[in-house]
Amino acid sequence: MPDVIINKEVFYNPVDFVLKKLGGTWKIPVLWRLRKKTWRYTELQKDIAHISQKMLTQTLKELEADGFVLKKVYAEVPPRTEYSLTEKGTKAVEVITYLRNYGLELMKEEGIDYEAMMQEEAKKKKDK
Amino acid sequence: MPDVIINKEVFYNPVDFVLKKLGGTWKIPVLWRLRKKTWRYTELQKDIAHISQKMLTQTLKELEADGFVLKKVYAEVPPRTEYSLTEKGTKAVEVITYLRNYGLELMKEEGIDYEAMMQEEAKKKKDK
DNA sequence: CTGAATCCTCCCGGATACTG
DNA sequence: CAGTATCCGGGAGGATTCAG
Repeated sequence: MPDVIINKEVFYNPVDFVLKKLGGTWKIPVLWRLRKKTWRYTELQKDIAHISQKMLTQTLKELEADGFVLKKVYAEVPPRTEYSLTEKGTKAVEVITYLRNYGLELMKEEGIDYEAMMQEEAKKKKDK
Repeated sequence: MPDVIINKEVFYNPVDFVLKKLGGTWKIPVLWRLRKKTWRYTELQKDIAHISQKMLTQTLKELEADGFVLKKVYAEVPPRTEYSLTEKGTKAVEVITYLRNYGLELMKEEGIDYEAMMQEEAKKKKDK
């Protein structure tokens, strides 16, 4: 295992490389939402519970810089910004989907039925 | 996205769940080495560059507790301990392999030929 | 509405010393 | 040989305030 240093970042293996790009708490929730459609900044902020404004901005900026996400700014008042997946981002979502399925398996092994929990949550939301 | 709390750990999605199990700097390098054979503690320590004794112990302990790794202690003097993959661990390595291949792709896109770099390193080692 | 700029907290992982 | 125990720094991410 060598020391691989690129752009002043040290990483030890290809998986590490992926996790430096897609890891952290917020990249995945954002990419996951973008998988089907374009989202506005505020929509994302409302939909992703607990994300701070700082982390949403930072996450989107990094995803854009790494070529996973496309940012479109409309010169309107008030301003509108839309985010969508690039081709590279679409590929990343495939990987995330794979990882997600494995996650669901692992959770099931521990007796956690994630999808049932999600439905519960959705119902609560509706009741409000 | 609900707040899912299990064993006092909060996580936001199934991918997060996986990364809580396999994430961090050292779980993957360890599991990767165990994929083909059993390793002793000291062998792992020698082979994984930069890993501290603390992190190796901690990593192995967590992997064992999560059921990915089997620990076998031989009551000899000096003591001998061997680590191997469980069935669950073998499944995890499949996921890691998938992730690793994606990592290699990403690196190639950025003009990084990881496998060539590895061969360079191997040659250097031999020369010494 | 879509950010930028600061300050602060927590915890992962490193360094070092000790043990059965 | 295979660990424990302790102390410590840095960076990810939260809270708050300001701006175009």
